[in-house]
Amino acid sequence: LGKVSIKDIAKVAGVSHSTVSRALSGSPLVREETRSRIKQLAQEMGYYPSAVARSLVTRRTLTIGLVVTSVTDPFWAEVVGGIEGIALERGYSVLLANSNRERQRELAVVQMLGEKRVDGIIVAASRVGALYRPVLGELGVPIVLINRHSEEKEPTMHSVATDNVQGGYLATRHLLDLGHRRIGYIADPEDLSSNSDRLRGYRQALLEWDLAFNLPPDAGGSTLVVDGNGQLEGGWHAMRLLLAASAPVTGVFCYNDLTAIGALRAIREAGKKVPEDVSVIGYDDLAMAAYTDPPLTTVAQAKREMGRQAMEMILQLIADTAPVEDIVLPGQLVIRESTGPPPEYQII
Amino acid sequence: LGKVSIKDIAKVAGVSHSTVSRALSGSPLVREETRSRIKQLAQEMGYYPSAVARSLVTRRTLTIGLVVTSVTDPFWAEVVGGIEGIALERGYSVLLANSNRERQRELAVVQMLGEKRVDGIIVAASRVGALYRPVLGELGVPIVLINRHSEEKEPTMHSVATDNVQGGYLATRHLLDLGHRRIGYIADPEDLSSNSDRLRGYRQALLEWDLAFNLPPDAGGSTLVVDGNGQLEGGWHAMRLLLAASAPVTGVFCYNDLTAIGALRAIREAGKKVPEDVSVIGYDDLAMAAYTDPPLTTVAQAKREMGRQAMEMILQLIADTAPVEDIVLPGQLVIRESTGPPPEYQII
DNA sequence: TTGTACGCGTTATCAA
DNA sequence: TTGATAACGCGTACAA
Repeated sequence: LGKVSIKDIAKVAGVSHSTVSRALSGSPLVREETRSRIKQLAQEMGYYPSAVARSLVTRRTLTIGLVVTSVTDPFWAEVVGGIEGIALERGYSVLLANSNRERQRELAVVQMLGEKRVDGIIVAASRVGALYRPVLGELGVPIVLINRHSEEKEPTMHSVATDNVQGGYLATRHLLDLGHRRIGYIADPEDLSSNSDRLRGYRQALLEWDLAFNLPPDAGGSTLVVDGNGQLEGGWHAMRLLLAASAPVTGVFCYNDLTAIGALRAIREAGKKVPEDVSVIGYDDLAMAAYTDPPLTTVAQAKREMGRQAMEMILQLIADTAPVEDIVLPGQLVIRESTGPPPEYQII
Repeated sequence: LGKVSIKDIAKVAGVSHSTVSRALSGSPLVREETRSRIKQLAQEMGYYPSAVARSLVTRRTLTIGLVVTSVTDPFWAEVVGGIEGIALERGYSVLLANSNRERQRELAVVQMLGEKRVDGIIVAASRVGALYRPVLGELGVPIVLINRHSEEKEPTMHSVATDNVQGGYLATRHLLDLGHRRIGYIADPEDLSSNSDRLRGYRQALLEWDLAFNLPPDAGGSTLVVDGNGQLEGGWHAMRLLLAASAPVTGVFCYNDLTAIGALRAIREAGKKVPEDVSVIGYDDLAMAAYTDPPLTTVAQAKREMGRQAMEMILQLIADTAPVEDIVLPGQLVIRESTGPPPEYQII
């Protein structure tokens, strides 16, 4: 591996190494005959050009850094798939950098990406540490955030996202339209922006109907918004709390599908039925959502598409020919069977 | 970014660039005072060492290539998580390479990893193309295969796997012990080795009980082994076929949990109950397995652990101090509620 | 303890 | 159409 360089080829071919370089990179400044002879030779000698040497002089690595909090989350896995697809297609490689939600690691990760001289960075992470952001900015490479607004507008930061406010509104509105009036929300406190946006959409919908949310118990209400963790267990646990309330909800909007699936289990274990006793709606439209019992109503996000767009955007940013606009994709309500009218509306 | 090099620092500090190099890499051959002065300066000037320049001379990139067919599969996502964890911990980066099951891409991917001069390659893919393997070998870097035996023993190829034969046996044996005699297997034809190993374990268990499998219809039997695709839809579709048989199975062993979850849906849609009418057992023990209805009995694989071990193994191989042994982890039966005695054994 | 000089494998800029 | 020669940013023998 890498034991043979263009100089070696040059020696054998009886030409200078620059001629070899030109021949191999398809420059028109080589006689056709020498070109083919050299290419042939390169083949035989098992030559692999060294991207690292090339990068040193071209100052481009054709590599982008991909920061993700967890590939394990099916939502992000799908996004990563989209990114990777376009990357390979365009001759780019993807350097994976898992920050694992640990502050300490975030710095190490940015440091690493900087040293590796990536041409751009995509941050596919629900949470972008506060101290993290300035460091990212100083790297001076284009950055695309997925599903996060870059609140403070920095020149190198751009974003691809779905409209989480609209999505949250859509979900809640769906439950309201079915007749629900006590609607809960299971949040993901880990996730700053997409969670708060969905929550905002939820509130917005409730306000349209003059409904209160999250009244403190001493004000006669009970808690409607409960924290999960964006994963199965969190949804399960939060739903148990919701079910234990004195006046339980009839409908629940969950931060994401994993949370919703956790909630489904809690409801099942409490001996209640979905959607007869309580309606559940998720977010993401994972493949799994069509396979739960009952199939999950949810707000679909174009996961792969977001990944693709983010990668295309990074390439645009790197090319730096035209200004690029942030992208906001709409969410879409997918009605399956986990939502229905509340008990009091049902014909008995 | 990268606008400042050690030469720049050297100029400002009034020393040679080699002194700067030494100071920054913590060589003892520098006076304490100059070292700290240089470090200070580097900090202020926003210096980031260039990994690409360094790699050119050290001939190591501290990067490993990770070939995966689909990050989207939760099983592999988990494995990747394990790999990434150890990698970061040991100062290594991971270059992602999705072959997407397309033969054409596999070559492009290997080519890319070669040019990027990765120090090693981990193949976390169910299918390793035949023509793929020799190319990988020629790269001359250590290679670790996950969940695949390297049939033809090549010097640079090693593997970390679970014992799929044992796992398949465990699953089938569990159903047999419960009293099942007509047991189906939903396969994954995409996946050569792990699928055929699990199938072998299945057959082995059946043979112990003198049971036939997959009798051709004209021989009086019906099909017990049906192809899925390792994903939800495949399991669903295959289960429908199984249910439509004249003498349907009472128990099904599925290639993996996704397949099993697909099967659960098909059974539910057919108006049958799990496990009263038919028992279902999966493979992998995904987080999701505890959240299905009913919770899924399955054969657990130490997913993250496999990833970690593979990464450790690659590091050992790179260090090349001691010979390394292939690793085979045992599968473990996790009994939940999707398996029970067959209908004829049940108290009515 | 520090500096000089060279090499890592390419691309790029001149001349020839 | 080709060949010297100089970068690119860093590590490291060797000399001082």
